[in-house]
Amino acid sequence: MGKGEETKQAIVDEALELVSKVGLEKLTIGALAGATGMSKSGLFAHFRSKEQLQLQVLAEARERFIEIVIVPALKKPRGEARLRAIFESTLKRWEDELPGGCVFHAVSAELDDQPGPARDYLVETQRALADTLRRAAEIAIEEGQFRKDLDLDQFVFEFGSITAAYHHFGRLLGDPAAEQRAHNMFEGLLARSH
Amino acid sequence: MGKGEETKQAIVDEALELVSKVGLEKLTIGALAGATGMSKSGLFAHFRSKEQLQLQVLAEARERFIEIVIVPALKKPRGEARLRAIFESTLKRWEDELPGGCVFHAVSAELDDQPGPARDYLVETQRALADTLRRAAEIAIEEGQFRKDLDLDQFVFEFGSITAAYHHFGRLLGDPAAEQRAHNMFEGLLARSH
DNA sequence: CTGATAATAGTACGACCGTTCGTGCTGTCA
DNA sequence: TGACAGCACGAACGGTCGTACTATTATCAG
Repeated sequence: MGKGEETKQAIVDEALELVSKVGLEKLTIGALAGATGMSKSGLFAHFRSKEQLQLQVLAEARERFIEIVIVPALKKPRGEARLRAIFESTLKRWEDELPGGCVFHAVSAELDDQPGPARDYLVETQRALADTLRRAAEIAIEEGQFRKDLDLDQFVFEFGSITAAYHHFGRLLGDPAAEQRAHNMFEGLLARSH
Repeated sequence: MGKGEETKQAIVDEALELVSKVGLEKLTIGALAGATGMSKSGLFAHFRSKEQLQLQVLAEARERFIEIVIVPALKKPRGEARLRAIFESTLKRWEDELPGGCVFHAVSAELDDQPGPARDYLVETQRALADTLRRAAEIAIEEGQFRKDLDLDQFVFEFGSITAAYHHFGRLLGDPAAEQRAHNMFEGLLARSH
């Protein structure tokens, strides 16, 4: 990796941290330059547009999520154990990876009514995650752990609702019991899927 | 209502619509002036600061939520019927009230890591809503509709998770089945509370 | 070591930000 | 009629935004 790529990676890392704290809109070239100790123009040259920078940040977040949550889960046994691994590491490792918590939840509200490449990329990422969950649940059916008539899409919806609520209650309202609540809810979801 | 109050109300109405679409950060004095056909300075004079404008918008949202969701529900019988009324009108009436959907979900992500009066007010509003839900569920226990050992805080958490997921899946991912999923989930929550 | 090239800095730009100020309407009341 | 308050206006402020150009410095193959 040449010097340029190295610097670019460092910028994106810093940017991701900023985004998780202040959101995509307030990720500013000037602020990012200050945080990295670079000049605005020197930093800007790596991306050529703010939109490109935003996309790179989202791509980095996606990569990290796969690395932190998905890859370790794939080493677990197929089915329920894998689902449980995804859930647990999403809550514990992924939400703590960045200072502002799950970056996808942080940006999804500000992109949901603002068409463009950034929104498209986020939606595609979320859909891919939903597919992964769906497939994992399907496997759990094949393995005989989940009942055969389980509604897979409903399962994915309810799974997603838990992490959304965890982010909302834990981060905005500061409820220290949010993690326990989310855990309870997930166990209930699993029990109903048997 | 004097001319001033009338104009101010019209501005706040317009601002609320803007916020639900673009978020609190992008609610700009200039854009709002354009949308209302006023000059920046004339509009600004009504609030004296942007922070005040934001607070007025949040207050308006809170008032409308009470008017649209809470007040009608209070006319329903105590307990489960009331909870059902709150849920149904939150989904159908409240989410459709503004073009960008539930304004609380729209702004909570951008305020959760940004201390200040706006965040404080939002948190207080959400806590008040949570208390209302908690109380309604408590009544359902007293009425013998819910089981006596129901965990009230867990109930509120799960209730909130449904609307959060509805907003997320329906608005960002554009899932047309989100309403049905949310409905299913709510019925499940009620069934488990009996 | 040198010359090409990549990486960064410097400077400037037009647009828009929140905010202030002075001014001119318009209607009320003495 | 004259004084006055309420309301809205245009102009302008200092700042920051994203972005474009140009100059300087660092890197690295030959």
